[in-house]
Amino acid sequence: MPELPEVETARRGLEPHLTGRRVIEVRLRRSDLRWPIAHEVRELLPGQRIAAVDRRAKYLLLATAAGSALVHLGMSGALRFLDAGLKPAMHDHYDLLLEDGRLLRYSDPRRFGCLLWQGPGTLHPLLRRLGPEPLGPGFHGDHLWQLARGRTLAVKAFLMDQSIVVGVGNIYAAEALHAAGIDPRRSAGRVSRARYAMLAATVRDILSYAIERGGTTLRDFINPDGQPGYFEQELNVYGREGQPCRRCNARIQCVQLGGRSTFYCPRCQR
DNA sequence: CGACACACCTGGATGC
DNA sequence: TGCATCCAGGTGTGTC
Repeated sequence: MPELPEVETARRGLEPHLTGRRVIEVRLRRSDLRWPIAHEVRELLPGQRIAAVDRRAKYLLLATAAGSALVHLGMSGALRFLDAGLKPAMHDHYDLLLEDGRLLRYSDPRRFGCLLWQGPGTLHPLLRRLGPEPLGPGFHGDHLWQLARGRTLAVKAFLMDQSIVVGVGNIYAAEALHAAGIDPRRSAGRVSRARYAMLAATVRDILSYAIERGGTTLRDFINPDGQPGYFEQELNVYGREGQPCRRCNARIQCVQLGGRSTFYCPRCQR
């Protein structure tokens, strides 16, 4: 469910409440998320002070002296701050109790998320093959263009490959390609260097703006303070099949690409 | 290595 | 109202 703007929104919501706070207890109700919850979370996290709340790609990292808890929200995961003592509901899989009497509660109906552990000075295997952050200095048009040489897969699938660039999921890939005027079905290797420069810029701009707006709430995304995001009001193609393109008035189309619904404008995306 | 299908899981919307 | 079907923001794994 969450792409980079939603995870970053979650991070910003967590940061002021978690930084410098001690975790006094970890309560696990069910451990069978995408992978079993790492035993270190139960064994090492209690008693630790959270030094920082970081994000890498779509992972949140709660950093402590003993290591970092690594949280992925999957498709339907959400973290919320609640008063300790509030009864958990069916899909509330774990709580971190904090020294200030509140708790951080993780809810995830589909259980595609995970809670893993990264030892001090190590890099978790899941973080090893990730591409650059789209809002960082290592991401630019020539990076995309270089990696796309000879690739035949659709440029949209290429853009969603987390080893190319992280954080771009199904919504923002469609939006960025529309803003750049690129047909999502075009082979990655057949997009020009100049158009990759445009695409890198639209990815950066759209992700930044979506973060400003608090992310996109389609169904159930909420930030840790319980607020929804407002970017869905700005979507130009995602979920708009049959509606007029805001730029050229042609009807937005939907096709399947790499197994994902892909929205685009057949007139202004080439 | 690259491309692709499939898997994981639940709930909500839709259609009959 | 009930039930079947399809779809959903992610991503690792297996196969060719």
